[in-house]
Amino acid sequence: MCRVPETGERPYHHGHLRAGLLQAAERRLREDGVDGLSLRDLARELGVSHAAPRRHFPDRRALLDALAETGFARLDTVLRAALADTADDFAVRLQAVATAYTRFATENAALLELMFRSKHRPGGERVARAAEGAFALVNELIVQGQAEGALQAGEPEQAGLILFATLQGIAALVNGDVVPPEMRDGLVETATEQFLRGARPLP
Amino acid sequence: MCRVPETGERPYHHGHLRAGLLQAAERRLREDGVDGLSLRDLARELGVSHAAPRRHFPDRRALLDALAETGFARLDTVLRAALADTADDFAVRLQAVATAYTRFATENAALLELMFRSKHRPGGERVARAAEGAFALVNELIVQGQAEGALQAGEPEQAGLILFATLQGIAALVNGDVVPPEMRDGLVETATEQFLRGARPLP
DNA sequence: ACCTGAACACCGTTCAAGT
DNA sequence: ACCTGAACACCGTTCAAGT
Repeated sequence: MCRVPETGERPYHHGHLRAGLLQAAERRLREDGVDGLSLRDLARELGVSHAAPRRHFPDRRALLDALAETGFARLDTVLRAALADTADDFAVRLQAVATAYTRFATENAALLELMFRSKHRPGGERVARAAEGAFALVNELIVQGQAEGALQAGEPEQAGLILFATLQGIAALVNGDVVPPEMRDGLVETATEQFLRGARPLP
Repeated sequence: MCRVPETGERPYHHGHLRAGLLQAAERRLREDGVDGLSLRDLARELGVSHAAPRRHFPDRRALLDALAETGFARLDTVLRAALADTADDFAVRLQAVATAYTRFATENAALLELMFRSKHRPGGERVARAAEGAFALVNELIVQGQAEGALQAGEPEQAGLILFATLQGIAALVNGDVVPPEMRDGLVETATEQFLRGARPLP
């Protein structure tokens, strides 16, 4: 039951400051990158004193960690949604997840960087836990592929990691302008096909 | 014929300021990342006023660009050295370059990030040109592979890009602590083998 | 419980002036 | 040609005080 303030009104208690900070921060992250994200600037934008954010985020890192955490949650949602739309065939499912991941990684470049950077920082346990969900999903998929005989049996980790690395790398090349964005989906498709050819059981 | 100042002496003209800045900056970059690199701090370390660096680098970006440029030059040297030590066999040469690149990328994580970030910035033409050398080397190698019949004929770009992406991704996973460093060389080896199996001509 | 305002120690950048 | 010193507009962080 939070009262939304009228336009122009500026109550002493903001009421939505935490949520407002996260929302504004995410936009800034997308528009100007991590370096362009300043706490004082966000506070100004929300019409609040520069010290106010401290109640909700003890320091700048805490805000960035919170962004990373919600980033992983959103990634998880995106990947599961992509899987929900496909048939049972392993190759099709793999393509769907691979494409969805790489899209997310290129459409949220700064956020993705933040996600992987925050994951293994001291105090980044919450972010790490949020990351596990997305990783688990990929591993499940690899196990399914092995069960269907589309992949060599064995620990799924190495195979899964290499595929993951390739997608991450394609995203990095697109984000670094080494490769034009239009090539993204095509590269992912070829990479996935080559992965399937390379990782299938020997005849 | 630059006179090296005695210890404790602090002449008005530093004499090696540009080189000193680059050297100190590279160490800082390695130890504290890009965010830990401050011009004022470097100036202090070199015993010079905070405005002195401006003579050699108009702003912070210019210093970072210079670092990126020398980074590409060093990468090029590393890769050519790795090739010079191998036999003629394509698979062996590919392994050598792949391993050398990924090592460089993990041992110079912050520098590599800078290299790819600076490459496509307005004014980053010099950096981009420095990058071409390293890319050309990989492409030459792919062309050799096609000539030897180890790879499918066709434009080398797509095949080369996917391999490059995989290596970049493996480095990113190691740098992001998703994968322990000890797994690096093993992953690169497996990835290269799978790439060769996946990209060789169909029987 | 939540926010303000002043204060502190840092930045990068600019520019007249020094050697 | 190269460097200094003061100045400006920004940071993040801290803390007593306000509502």
